[in-house]
Amino acid sequence: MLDIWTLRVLVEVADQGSFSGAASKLSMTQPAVSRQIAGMERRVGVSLFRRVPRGVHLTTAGEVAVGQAREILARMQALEARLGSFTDLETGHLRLSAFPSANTSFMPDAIRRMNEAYPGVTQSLVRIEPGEALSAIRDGTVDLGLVTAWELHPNLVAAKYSPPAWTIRSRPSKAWSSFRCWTKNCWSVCRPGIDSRISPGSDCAS
Amino acid sequence: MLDIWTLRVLVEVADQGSFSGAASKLSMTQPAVSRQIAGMERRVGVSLFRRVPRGVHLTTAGEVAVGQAREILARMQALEARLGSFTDLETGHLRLSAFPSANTSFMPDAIRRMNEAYPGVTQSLVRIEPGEALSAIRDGTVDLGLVTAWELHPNLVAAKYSPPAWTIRSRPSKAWSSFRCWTKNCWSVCRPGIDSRISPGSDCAS
DNA sequence: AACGCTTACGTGAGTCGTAATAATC
DNA sequence: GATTATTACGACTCACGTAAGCGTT
Repeated sequence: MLDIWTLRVLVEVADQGSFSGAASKLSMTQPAVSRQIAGMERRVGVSLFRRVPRGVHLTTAGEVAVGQAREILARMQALEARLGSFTDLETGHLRLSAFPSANTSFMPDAIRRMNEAYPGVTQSLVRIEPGEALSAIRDGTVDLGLVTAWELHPNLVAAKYSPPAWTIRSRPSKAWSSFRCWTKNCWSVCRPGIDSRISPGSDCAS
Repeated sequence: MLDIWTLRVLVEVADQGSFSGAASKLSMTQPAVSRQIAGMERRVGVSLFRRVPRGVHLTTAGEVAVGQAREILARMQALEARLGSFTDLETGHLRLSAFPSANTSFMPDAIRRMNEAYPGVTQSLVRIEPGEALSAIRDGTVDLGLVTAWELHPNLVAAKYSPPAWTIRSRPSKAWSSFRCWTKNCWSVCRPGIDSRISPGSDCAS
């Protein structure tokens, strides 16, 4: 059985036309993409890309694979969205945390928008020591936190310099289910079940 | 992004109605299945199964998930089959190996059927030391080998006692792309690209 | 020299199996 | 007591990032 993440890498390489471009988009390194594609080609026994001087080109088998991969990825996203709709935000309490400067900039507006969207949900702003936000989410101390890009992943700091910079990395770790870009340096990380119901405001780059 | 293997476990649990039953079918242990489902429930934030005394029952969210998972799995299988058709067995050479008793029982008939199906492909029977078959396939020394169940995976020995015993385990390791049951104790393991083009004869249980 | 893909190697995350525990019939 | 799900723990596999190598423009 092939892997979903492998398909994600496959279509990104096809879209970008090069391994390095796809790596940048996916917040990975070139060698990682190279290995992913090489591994998939070895498993299916067919060459999917023809390596050309300026990047890669799809082979006939690659065209077929990319087409089917797009459908599978779309269905997987639909499944996740459908399951996400089962978690009700009708009532309950949400524990938020943010780093100091975000507490005075993004947080007030985000809380205001949340109150409008989900009137039944109360929030509390939890104070978290710097560098402890991710572990607090993993441990269940808070439900959603705003963290700096470097705190989320060192690689994002490097990735942000090459446009398009603030794409959502599609392969979250087991510890958090999803994260989302507010600005180049400010990302939101959610506990499973919350996901992307709290979106950045219009004043954030997207 | 959810994992394909997780979906495979999900539908198997739904079909069997219990974690232990699914574990047996998938050649896994009970705790492994339990962790897989628990992890998926944590990621999507919804409970997929209701634990009842005699096993588990699907929740409403679980019903939706299983339905979509079936479609995704079917499309993934279709993709692999489609890509497999690109590897031509029109010409070439196939290096086979088997353990001693299989050399005199299954192999002669299998080679005869291969000659009929793929007249352009020549074969050679490679002598492999006992216990070296899997590593030989991984290293590329041979293309297809018949191995004993215990050699393939210790767990299969335990699994074979509970019918239906000889189902194809759907989660091959990175080293080999697929394997297939000929009898309870005899399995074929293929190098990537060959896959299941060489099928067991009618004299084998299936 | 610059750009892009590949390979080698050490490291960290994730999953498995075994064993022990709890709960239900 | 038998069956089933969960938790703890050690071991192993896999994928990543860093660094070095190779070919093309």
